[in-house]
Amino acid sequence: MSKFGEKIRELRECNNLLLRELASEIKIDQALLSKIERGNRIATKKQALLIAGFFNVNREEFLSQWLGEKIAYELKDEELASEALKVAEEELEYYKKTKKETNHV
Amino acid sequence: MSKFGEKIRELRECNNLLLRELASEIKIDQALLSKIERGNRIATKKQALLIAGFFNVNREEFLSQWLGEKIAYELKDEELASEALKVAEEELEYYKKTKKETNHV
DNA sequence: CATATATTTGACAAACAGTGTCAAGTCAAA
DNA sequence: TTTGACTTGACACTGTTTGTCAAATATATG
Repeated sequence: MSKFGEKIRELRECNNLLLRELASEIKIDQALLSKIERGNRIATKKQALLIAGFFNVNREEFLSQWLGEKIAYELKDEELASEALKVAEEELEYYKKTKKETNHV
Repeated sequence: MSKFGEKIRELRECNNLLLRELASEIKIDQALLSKIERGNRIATKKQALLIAGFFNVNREEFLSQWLGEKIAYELKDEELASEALKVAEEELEYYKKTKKETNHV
């Protein structure tokens, strides 16, 4: 898995960069970048932002993919993952509404 | 928010139990249970199972709600939460498939 | 094949986030 | 104003995540 890691690798290779080169650009260890590309580690938000910035890609889209990956990674061994995602969606929806109401008072 | 916490409180009150009583049944501090019911803390999986067991409710459903709440809690301050959930869903779906293929080889 | 270059992996200390606990706080009913 | 139920904040403890290094593996090149 790890669409996010694949995406980084793709960006990196299309720009003819070595792991070491991209790693040094964004100031992380190349071993860590390797793990991120392969989906063995999840990037921090900061790192995701640095990468998006460096390649100049759409920031929101990239961050959504990063965050989505992070959640998927967390759920990868859970049998009830997809049910849980539905619950989470509802709950966030519900929360958004009540928050809006609260703000308007 | 916290549908999960509300659910526990509902179960507890319908069974005429005080916080302190339920807390002692499942062997946690009542302060902690209070926080869980109010959505200020996320129960551990173990605690969720103990509660489900104690009230004898559907285990899978209850765990899904627990896990969903956990994710929602994690995403509560993220602007891109709902996009991320979609990404996560896709990714898990994709992962499930490739895993299945792999197992069949 | 031998060497050089690129990437991957495992292990570990350091940093960080989550958990349980206690004592003090609020609130409502009597 | 006392009592009982619940809530909150602070803190030490625990466990997880993160970054880093060295060694291992793969890939390419003379």
